Amino acid sequence: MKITLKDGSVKEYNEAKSIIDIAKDISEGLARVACAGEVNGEMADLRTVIANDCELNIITATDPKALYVIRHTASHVLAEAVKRLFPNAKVTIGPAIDDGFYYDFDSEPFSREDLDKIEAEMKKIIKEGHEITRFTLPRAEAIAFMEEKGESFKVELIQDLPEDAEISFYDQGGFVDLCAGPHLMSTKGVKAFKLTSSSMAYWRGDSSKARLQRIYGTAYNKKEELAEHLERMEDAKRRDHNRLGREMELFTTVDVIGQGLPLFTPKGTKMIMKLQRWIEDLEDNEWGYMRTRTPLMAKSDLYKISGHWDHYKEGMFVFGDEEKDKEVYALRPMTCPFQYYVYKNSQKSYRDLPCRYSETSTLFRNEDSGEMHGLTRVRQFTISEGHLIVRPDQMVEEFKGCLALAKYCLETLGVNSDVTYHLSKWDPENKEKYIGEPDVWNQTEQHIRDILTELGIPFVEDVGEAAFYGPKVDINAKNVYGKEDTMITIQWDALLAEQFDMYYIDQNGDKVRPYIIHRTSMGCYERTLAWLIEKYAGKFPTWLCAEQVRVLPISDKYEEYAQKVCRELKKAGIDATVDSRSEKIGFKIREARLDKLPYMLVVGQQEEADNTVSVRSRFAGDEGVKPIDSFIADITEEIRNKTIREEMQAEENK
RNA sequence: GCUUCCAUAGCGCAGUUGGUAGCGCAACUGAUUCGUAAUCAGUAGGUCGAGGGUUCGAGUCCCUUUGGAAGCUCCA
Repeated sequence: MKITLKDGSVKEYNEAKSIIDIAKDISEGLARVACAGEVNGEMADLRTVIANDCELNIITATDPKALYVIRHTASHVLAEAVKRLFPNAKVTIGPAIDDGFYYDFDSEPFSREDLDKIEAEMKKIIKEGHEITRFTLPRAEAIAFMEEKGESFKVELIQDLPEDAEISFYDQGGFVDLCAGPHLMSTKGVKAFKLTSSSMAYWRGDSSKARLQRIYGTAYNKKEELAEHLERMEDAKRRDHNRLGREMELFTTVDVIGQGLPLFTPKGTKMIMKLQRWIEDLEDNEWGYMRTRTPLMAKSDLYKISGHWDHYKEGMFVFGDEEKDKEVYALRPMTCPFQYYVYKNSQKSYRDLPCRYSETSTLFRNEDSGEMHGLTRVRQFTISEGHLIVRPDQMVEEFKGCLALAKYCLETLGVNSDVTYHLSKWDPENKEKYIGEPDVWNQTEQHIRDILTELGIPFVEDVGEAAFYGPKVDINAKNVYGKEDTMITIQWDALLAEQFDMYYIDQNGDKVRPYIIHRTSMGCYERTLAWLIEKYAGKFPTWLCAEQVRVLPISDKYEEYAQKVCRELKKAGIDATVDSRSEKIGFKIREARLDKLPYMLVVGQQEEADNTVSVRSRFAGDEGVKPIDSFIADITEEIRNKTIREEMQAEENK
């Protein structure tokens, strides 16, 4: 057989050979650093025996793909350590994940001290340097083997595999675990790891099943890489909006007001208002939207028509008791039906469509108490909501427009490169969660697929993520810890117009059902602000800053001039203040820097005499002396264009 | 909702085996009037998240409860 290696060279063998033996044949050194193989592009265990011609890439420890194998092996070492220290714990599953690995155990909860002990035991196991070997058993024998060991979760896993499957196990010095692999050749290969946390997880992610204890860890090829990773996590903590946003006094929460109900301070409010005014003007003046203003609550009847009462009642704040009260009201969890009735207010001609309605809409959702997080998961939020009532023939064009608007908003905020686009589809296996016919679902999904492809937007498809009335495009972003949240959603709805008996009159004088697009341009303001805090670590583009300029008089003598400068800035629509405390200039600059202000204007004798300001910015440090008018012209331009200036390096946290 | 961890002055923290409540920064007052990241001195501030229990005595031990963090599930 012929083995084609990565560099194009070809090795020929007369008999089948394992990847590790091929590596040894190439060089002993290569065999020592080999972690896995890639056979015709597929990850494979080093022990995999190759019998046919193929392309083989031997993955060494420095290859990023090797991390997956190192971490997977680390999770087995973790399992062995736990079994040694807690013999009653049962093992379940332990995969490698994006930035580490975890292993779920059926056990008593682990404390941090437990984790430290487990970590020490793992180091011991690694030092012992057990060779890792692989063997397989027929299904029935595999079940018996795991039953004998009392590993009931493993038994369940094997039972789900096909009857004729050969079940693979890995043995590291006597500790045997059911596993598909791949793994390193020895526990010695795990050189740098750390257990980071423990938490609860459900068996197979199902809250009705057993509660397991999950231990998270991370592993790298080198100690330095691990240290870098831990440093990145520290940096993430510093950027965390829930911490930084409170520290910068953008928002706060109060126990007696309630969970998931943040209060915005004047500073945070100013930022949100800047976003809101931008979006409203943009939609109304440039994208043809009409603004609506509709009630924050309605009778339950409304939600019964929309289907939300059946599909979403648990998530709503409802007043009154359906049994006792004549009328039950609920705070709105969405804006859809309200805007439909705006549409229905008058009879529409095909010439009136599309009707693009938009509203800065406050919504209420009764999240479970454990779901709340900072500004990203709250019980009351305000969204740049909108519904487009369109003719079926306009649907594709309008859907494209919504995507283009969302993309424009993301680009303006400088975050478009940080998002992923998802086509969220229904789940044909779970029909009762959705309304409408399978054909309609498949067709609309194909339309959206075509639109995304045509716009050249890369996307992934997610089954079972659709709204109950239609498929959608979700635009997701990761937070500092790598967890994804939906920022923007654009939904295709060919069904709800029927429920609300919405129609327009076509050219022939007939009533026709319109289609509806549910969409947001910039998502909800709370979540967007959270995202911006983390993206910019609090150092926002000038146009978004609540305080854009601070005038710093050298001493009390120049306060009057400072006030005059400040008045002129404010007259030009710039958010400016004066720091008139009797402090040294160095101290004032320090504080302005810690407040992450974009511009500081130092004024003293010289500036007052010349009617100038001495400009110091977050972006370039000392920018020199400028006439007041020219500074105002420059910053006005920067604000108008929503320029994102590059930050100055270093000088942090002195 | 579930599991673990956490809660001490505005913020960040210390507080030994149970024995008088502490530090840094911020705040306030006074002095200082200063040229690009911290001027000096002084003052005030706490039912130790809340409720109950054990004890001669609880910030510390036990129970209940509220809030926060991470994770699971769910979602914008």
